[in-house]
This record gives sequence, structure tokens and C-alpha cells, in this order.
Amino acid sequence: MPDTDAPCLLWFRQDLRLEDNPALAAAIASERPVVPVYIWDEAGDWSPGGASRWWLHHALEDLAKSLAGHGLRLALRTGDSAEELKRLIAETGAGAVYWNRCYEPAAIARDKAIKQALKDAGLEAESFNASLLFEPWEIQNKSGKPFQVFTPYWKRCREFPTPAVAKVPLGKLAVPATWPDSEALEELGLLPEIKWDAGFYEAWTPTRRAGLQRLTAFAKEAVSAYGSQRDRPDVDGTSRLSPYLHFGQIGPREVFAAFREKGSDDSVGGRKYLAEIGWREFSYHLLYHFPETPERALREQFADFPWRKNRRHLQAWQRGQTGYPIVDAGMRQLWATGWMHNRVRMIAASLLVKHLLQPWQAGAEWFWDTLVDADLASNTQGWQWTAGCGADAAPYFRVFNPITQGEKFDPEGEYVRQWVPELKRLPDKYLHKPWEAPENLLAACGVELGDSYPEPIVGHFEGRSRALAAFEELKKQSGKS
DNA sequence: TTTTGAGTTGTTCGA
DNA sequence: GTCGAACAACTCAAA
Repeated sequence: MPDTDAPCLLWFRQDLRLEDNPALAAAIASERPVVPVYIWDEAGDWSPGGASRWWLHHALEDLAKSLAGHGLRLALRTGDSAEELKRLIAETGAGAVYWNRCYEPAAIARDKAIKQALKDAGLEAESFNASLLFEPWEIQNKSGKPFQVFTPYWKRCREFPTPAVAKVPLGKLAVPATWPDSEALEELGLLPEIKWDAGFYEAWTPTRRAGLQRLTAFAKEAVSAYGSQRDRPDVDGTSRLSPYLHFGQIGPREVFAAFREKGSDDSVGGRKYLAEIGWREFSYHLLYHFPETPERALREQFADFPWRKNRRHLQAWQRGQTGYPIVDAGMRQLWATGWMHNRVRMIAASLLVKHLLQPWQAGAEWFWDTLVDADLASNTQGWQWTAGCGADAAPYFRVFNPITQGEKFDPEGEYVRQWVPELKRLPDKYLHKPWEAPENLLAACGVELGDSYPEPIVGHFEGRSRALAAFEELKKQSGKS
């Protein structure tokens, strides 16, 4: 018989919210006193990068406040997840542990072992789904295999009823008599020592409430313009919900519910946006079924691709010094705010992988460290798509032209002028290709190419044809074998 | 098993 | 300036 006087641990991970939280609902249903915990565990190859840690710090602070509103104290710990859980169980006499599942390969392995160990020790251990509409193993094609193409995958998903938000009766929470020790949030060391995060505070409010406000406003109004505005980095036309979704401050079921409530789930913009949630799901589907993909290309022939590793090129790209204004604007926006507009991510990624022939993994690592929304599934999938080595990949001859992309999606140059201020006096005509401006005009605008702003790191046509040749070669190679 | 239709996000060239 | 075709062939999903 379960002893309901013994508390349960509610183990938070990437589900930093109280509503729509099935593990919390189970904890309440057990009638046990609830002890919420978060363990900062840096084990593994994909420990959160600097920007993610910044977000996590604030999300935890916000979560602790929400819990306090219900009489609960969040216990913070640093160390190995299994070890810390064991300690917490000893300290609290807990008889059960509840959590919501993570889907990164390392987390799956770790959590599986923990669940077994807890059960072996005679504890109740249960996990739930808070992060996805459909878990990766729930969706399969008619042969029982995973999907590798988005459109049929999403079509299949949409044949199921939309999963409902999990109800959490917060009024029935039981509170323990004593609390385990907690580290102070600052002791987790999530905030940077060097103050590079000033711009983050201007760009973001990393709380659930702010995320919900954004979601509601977006579902109500902004989504009608999503189809036409989402590719414009100079406009606030995207949802900017990605970091909230990554940390589970908002769940995808809540997104669908908000769209339904505002009557925008069946509009053109609404369907387009919800398909982006579908891409997030698809990325997790792929990561689960192809767990090597964060490190290795899904298409095997890419193992021997002739990348031209070059530290100088990688660094110029990272620092926003490629000489292509739209790319440099994006890379600087990323550094300053922890986020880059999706359209610009594609242009910048394409330049690194195709024009510069740098391995996509180098770009993925940089994004991992600098994005507040860094997500192993989406990041991996995005980079493999760009490099043409993943599922449903871009055809090899699709090489973004950073000049025409800039002119098309930042036509008045507002985005470039914001992030590359040394070019801001240049007229629109030359803003995306300063090297074509006449000498005297450049001088009049205070631009000296090669000094105040770099020459293009590689010519567009040169880079393009070099990339096409390399991909052509790969095709020949794989045809031979 | 074989066949058929289709596939996130583009660029360039020539009419 | 605008428009359609070519870029290449391959893999996936379903009938």
C-alpha cells in the first residue's frame, strides 16, 4: 500500500510550468505532499550553452515564484541527476518521483536507468508527456517505420484529435511539513561572469506570463499577417515563442488551444504557424529514430564530404564579419540578443556551409552556444537541412544568394542598419552590396571597405560554383560505390 | 513487389 | 521588370 504521508518528488526539467503539467497533475492525484526539485546536471555532450543557461536561470526564478504562490519551495541542486535524486529521497523520505519526459538521446538513456533504479528501490516512478503533441514513437507510416518526409508526417499527425491541455487541480496541492536543502539560484552559476547579456534583458522577458501574453496576442492578431510577414527580419512578424517552448514554459498543446480559442487555428496564417509546431515535432521524431544525427549526417555519403575547415572563416562568420550585410546583421543580432530571425538563420547557415564549405557541425555548435532557444532536435534538423545531408533536405543546388535575399526580405534595409550601423548611411541601393558602391559614395557615407567594414569573405558566384562543384563531386563518388 | 507521385523556405537564365 | 523552365536524380510514402 502506498504511504501517502510520504511526499513525492516532482522533478522539473524542460517543463518549467505548473499548468498543462501532467507530472504535477499525477503528484496531486497521489495526494502526497509535493516536493518540487530541479537538478542542474552538466553531464553529456550537449549541456546547455551560454545563452540557454541565461534563459534557464530566469525561467527557474520564475518557476520558483509560481510554486511559492502555492506554498511550495523549489529545491535546487547541482550534480549527477541520479545521485541528487537519491539524496533528496533520503532527506525527504519520498515514496514516489514524477517527471515529464525529455527526448534527447542522452536524457532518454539516463532517465530509463533512473526509473529502473527507483523501482528497484521500491519507489513509485512515473513519467509523462508535457513537451510534445505526439511522442516520437506514436507516429509511424503504414509500414510501421518512422517518417522521413515532413508533409506525410504532419498529415498523419493531423489525422489524430488534437491533444488537450492537461488539467492540473492546483487547489488540491498537499504541502510537506519540512523542506530539503536548496542551493541558491546564483550558486548554479548559470549567469555569465562577463556581462555580455545586457541586450538579452532588453530583448526578452523570460517568464511564463510574458510567453503567454505573447502567445495570446499572436494567436489573436499577429498570426493573420504571419504568412506574409514571417520572412521579414525587419518586422516583428514571427511568434518568438521558441525559447518558451524549449524550456516548457509554454507547451505545444497550449499553443493549439490558444489558436482554437481565438478562432485562428483554421486560418491561412494559423495553419502555417501550427505547421511550424509540426516541424518541431518532426525534429524530435527524427532525433529519436536517428539518435546519431547531432554529430553525424543522416545521409551516409556525407561522411566523406570535402569540407574545407578554416578557423579564420568560421570566426569571421561567428563575429558577423563576412562582408555580407544580411549575414553579419543576423550573426550580430544573435550575439546581442540570443536569437536570430528564422529567414536570416537560413541565409547565414547557407553561407557557412555552402559558400565557405565549413562543416555544418561547426555552425550547429555555435548556434547551440549562442541561441536562447537552442534545441538539440530543431538545431540538428535545421543544420542538416541546410547542408543537404538530412531528411527532407534542400537540393544541393539550392544555394541562397545573400544579396538578393537581403534585398527581398529587408528591402528598406532597416534590419541591416540596426545591426550593422557602420553601413547605415549607405543608400538602399548598395546596402546589401556595399562593394558595388562607387568609391566617392562609400567615402561620403563613412565606409571604408576592408577597414570599417570587411570586403566579402568570398565572392557570391565564386562561392556558389565552388559549392556546386563539391556537391557534384559527392554525387559522383556515391554513384561509384 | 512494383509503380507512381511528390517533395519548406532558391537561383539563374532567357524569352 | 516579369515569368517559366531548368537545375538532377533520389528517396520516401502509399497504392
